[in-house]
Amino acid sequence: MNFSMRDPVIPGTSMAYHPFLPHRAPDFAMSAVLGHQPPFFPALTLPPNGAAALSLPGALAKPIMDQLVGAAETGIPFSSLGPQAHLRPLKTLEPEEEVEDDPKVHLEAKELWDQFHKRGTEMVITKSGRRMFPPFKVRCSGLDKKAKYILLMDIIAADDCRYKFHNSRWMVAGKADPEMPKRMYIHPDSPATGEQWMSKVVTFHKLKLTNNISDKHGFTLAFPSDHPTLQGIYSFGTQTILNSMHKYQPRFHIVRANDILKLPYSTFRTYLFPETEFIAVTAYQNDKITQLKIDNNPFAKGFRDTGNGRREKRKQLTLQSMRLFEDRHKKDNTTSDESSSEQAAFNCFAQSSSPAVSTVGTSNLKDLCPSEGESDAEAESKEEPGREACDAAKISTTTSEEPCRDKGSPVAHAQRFAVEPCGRPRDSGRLDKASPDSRHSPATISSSTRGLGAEERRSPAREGVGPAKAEEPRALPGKEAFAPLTVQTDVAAHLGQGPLPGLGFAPSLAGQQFFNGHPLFLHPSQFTMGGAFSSMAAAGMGPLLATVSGASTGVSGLDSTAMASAAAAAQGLSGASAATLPFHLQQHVLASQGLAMAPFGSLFPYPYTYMAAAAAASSAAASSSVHRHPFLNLHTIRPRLRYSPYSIPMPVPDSSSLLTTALPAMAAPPGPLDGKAATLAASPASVAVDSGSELNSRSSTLSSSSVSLSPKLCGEKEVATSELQSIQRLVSGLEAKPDRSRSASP
DNA sequence: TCTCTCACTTC
DNA sequence: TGAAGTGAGAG
Repeated sequence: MNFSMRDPVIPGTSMAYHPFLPHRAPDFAMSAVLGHQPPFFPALTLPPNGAAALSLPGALAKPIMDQLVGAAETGIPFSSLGPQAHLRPLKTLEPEEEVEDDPKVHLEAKELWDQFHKRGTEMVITKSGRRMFPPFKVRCSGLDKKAKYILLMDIIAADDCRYKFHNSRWMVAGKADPEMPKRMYIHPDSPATGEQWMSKVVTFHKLKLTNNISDKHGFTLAFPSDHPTLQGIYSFGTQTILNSMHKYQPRFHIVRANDILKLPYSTFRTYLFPETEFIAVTAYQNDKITQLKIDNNPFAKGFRDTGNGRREKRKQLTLQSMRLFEDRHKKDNTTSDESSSEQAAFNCFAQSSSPAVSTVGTSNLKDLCPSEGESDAEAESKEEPGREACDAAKISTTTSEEPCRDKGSPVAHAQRFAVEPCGRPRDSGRLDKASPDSRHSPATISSSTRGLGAEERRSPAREGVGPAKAEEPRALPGKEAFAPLTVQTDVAAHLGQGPLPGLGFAPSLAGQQFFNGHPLFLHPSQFTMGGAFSSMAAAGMGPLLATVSGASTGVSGLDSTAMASAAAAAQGLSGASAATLPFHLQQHVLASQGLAMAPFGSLFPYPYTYMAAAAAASSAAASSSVHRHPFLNLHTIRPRLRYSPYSIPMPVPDSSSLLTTALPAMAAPPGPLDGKAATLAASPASVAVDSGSELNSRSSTLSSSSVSLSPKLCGEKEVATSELQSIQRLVSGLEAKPDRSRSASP
């Protein structure tokens, strides 16, 4: 492995990298100023307009390009740099004096979400991607007006179950399918100041849901395995890949950072809104959800009952006929349509929200889905008040759930972890998916870059769902009040520990997860420079490798080589030998061995195939719960000190040592971080891991026979159905124009 | 279950 | 005006 200088740096262009690591390359910056060649930077060949060489997904283009422009921190507009531009010294990283912030997040259109949630929200996923409806909108407060924040959203599996819609209700239909590649959606306005964020409703309506695994995606960012909020590889794009018939929970993240590429090092404050949980479907299952969507989504106006269009008239007639039909044939039915079938359809959701309302504040995801053997009677009689009472009972008595309800629900773990720092005794079977009043406040998990000291002091958990608040849940001043759970895990502290904290992982962690284990540091020279973006990233970011993948061009070579290098580094192989491996073999090397591709915040170009392989390897290597549930790590979080001093598996020339050149700031971290680092060792890393006690089956609170009024589901009503069909045909026949005949089946 | 096309809508 | 977002319905 050759770490020595290979090529001269093109003045100007190299400096353009600095926005990515202003805190890491002061030495380099100074050497550049002094006319010294940065010892390891490879040649950078950028087109006259380097930025133009980049192709990024729409939502990412702006923030990324902003980063590339990089004027904010360096004062060097990237786009204005000519090939002969003079280098200017960078500011070394000065730990910013942060104004304390205490972000609070309010879910917009909560009432609408509640309506959907009550019925079991379904979100259609299509190949081309569908938006969420209701749209995910939040309002933020408590931010530092001057500080910059990046707001993100992702969608995680709510549990390990696959669902089916049977007898007008959602039921567990088995184990979940393999997890899809993780996606993260960065709000296109990111980064923006707290003031800007607080001045408006932050909407994520452009996020799309898809089941198309070959969907193009933007760049990828690898988070360290011990990152409290995100682990593994995340693709950043506008589309989130989901599995149909699986339940998901959107998450909202606030990250105080002015650079997207600092995400892996930054504090994540994560907010969960139980009412936004949904099941992904390729076609609507529950008619009530369909109707809710039609009634509320402007784009579906054409399907509304009220209207003057042909469709509306016909539908009105049809519905009228159906109502008459139902009245006639079902008046003997003792089951209430609204109260039974609807409840049955959403009960697996409702249970998740009910606890949120509960003053006890111990909801759990485990209780989200009903087991198949639930009592019909219970569900039949289950109305809102009853449900609450039932939940309350569960809160105090239930510690288990159906087997499928894994103990590692990400949300659940997050919740539990969130509670932990507050000293609240852990109830292994109780997952605080929601705060005591999560209907008004999200569950919040902050993975902070700071120690527990100051952060924890101001932790919303203390204010909200912590033990104290849990005891006085109604202290919240109404809907606008928040009682977020907060977990602060100090990532920055990693940087402040040891010669090269954050660059290695404790051996004990090796193999635990895809990104665990193997200390790995990728020298930029290990990479074959592809596009401008990747070049810059590799050259300037040390272990951070950035590129555009998916739709981008000209980076395939980088993909391959980068991964080979990563594999080589992780295995102690020479980069050259690894790089000679065919791409698919390189993938295999990485995936099959579950190697830690990127040690700490690496930005990689991952072709989907690789990601899939990685995911598969991860799934296989790690327990499913660990893999599927990012928050699980919260329970197995290791003391920050586990970051071992980085060790490169090959000789590193002094003059080009990354330790002294690439990461001087890390080698000699700012003082303030050091102090905090120490506190991390005693951070909630000690949180106990879940026990499996929650896996016990619980008594059903749902009805299995909540009589469905849907004729198509009632075999014994064939005659009646025929009659209805006749009516509908008749109605259809009224149409002068032979519009596409609708199915006669209701 | 899923995908595609269609008619309709918003922006 | 046209791109893009809707659910319905056929296959």
